[in-house]
Amino acid sequence: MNISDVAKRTGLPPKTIRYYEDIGLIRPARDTNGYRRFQETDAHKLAFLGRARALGFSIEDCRTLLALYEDETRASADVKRVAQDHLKQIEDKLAQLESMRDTLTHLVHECAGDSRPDCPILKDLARE
Amino acid sequence: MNISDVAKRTGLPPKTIRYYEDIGLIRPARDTNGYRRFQETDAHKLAFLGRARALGFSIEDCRTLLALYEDETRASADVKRVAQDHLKQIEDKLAQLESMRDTLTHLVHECAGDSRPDCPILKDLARE
DNA sequence: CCTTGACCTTCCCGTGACTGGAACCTCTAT
DNA sequence: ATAGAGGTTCCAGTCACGGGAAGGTCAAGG
Repeated sequence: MNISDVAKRTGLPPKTIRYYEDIGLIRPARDTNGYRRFQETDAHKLAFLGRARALGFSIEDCRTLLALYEDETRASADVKRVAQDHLKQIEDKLAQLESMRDTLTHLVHECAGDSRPDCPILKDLARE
Repeated sequence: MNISDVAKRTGLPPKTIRYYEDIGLIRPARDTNGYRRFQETDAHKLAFLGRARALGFSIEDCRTLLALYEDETRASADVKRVAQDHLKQIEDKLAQLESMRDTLTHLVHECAGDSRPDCPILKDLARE
C-alpha cells in the first residue's frame, strides 16, 4: 500500500502519517523508488493511533499505549493509569469550559444586541 | 508603574504583558531609561484582556473586544456576536470532550487494572 | 566609590500536533 | 514525449505564550 491508500483506510491525512513516522510512531518499509510501502501491521497501528487521538490522548500517551499494546507481558494496570490520568485532564478541562460557558451564556443573555453602545458584556470585562 | 507592578495588579506575567505590547494590544509609554511606564489606562486594558482571556476569547477576539470597548459609537450587537460565536465554539468543544469522557469512563470502568495483560481499553483501540 | 542584587531590556528558541507550500522525483496512460 | 497524479524532503507557520541568555539600570549598603 502507498501512503494515500493507507490514508483512505485509516482516515488520517498523508501529512499526519509522515509526521507519525518522523516522530517514530511507525516505521513503514520503503520501495526501491523511495515510496513508503505500508503493511497491514502499519495500517493497524495507524488506525490504533487515530482512535487514541480521537479520544484525546496526547502523542506521548499514544506512544505509551502502542508500546503497551505490543507488549504481551503488560499489566492492564499500566494501561488503566494512562487512561485515568487522561480522563482526569479531560474532566478538569470540562469544568473549566463549563464555567466559561455559564458566564458567557449569562452575559450573552443580558446583552440587548442592538445598535446601542450600552453592553453588559463589556461592562463585565471592564469591571465597571 | 513598572512592568512588575502592573503584573502584580493584573495577575498577568511580565512576559505576557510584553507579548501583548509586541502584538499591539497595548502601547505603554517609555521612560528615558527604556523601561515601560504603565499608566492607569494601560493597567485597565490589561485587566480587561486578562478577563477576556480567562473567558477563553482568542487574542484576535480580545483585540476586537478592546476596540469595541473603546469605541463609544459601537453597537452592542457587534459585541454580542463575538461572544455568541465564542460561546458556540465552547459548546462544540464541550460536546466533544463529553463524548471522550463518556467513552473513557466506560473503558476505565471495564479495565481490571491488575497485573494481567488482558485489557478492554487496548482492545477497543485496536478494534479487535 | 564600589558592589550586590533586584529589576529591566531585547532576542531567540521551544512548545503540540500538525498543515501548507515549494521544489523535485516517479509512475501510468496517452 | 508529455501530462497528470501520485510520491518525496524540507521549511515555515499556527497559538499564546514561557525559558533562558546577554546585557543595561537602579537603590541600598559598606
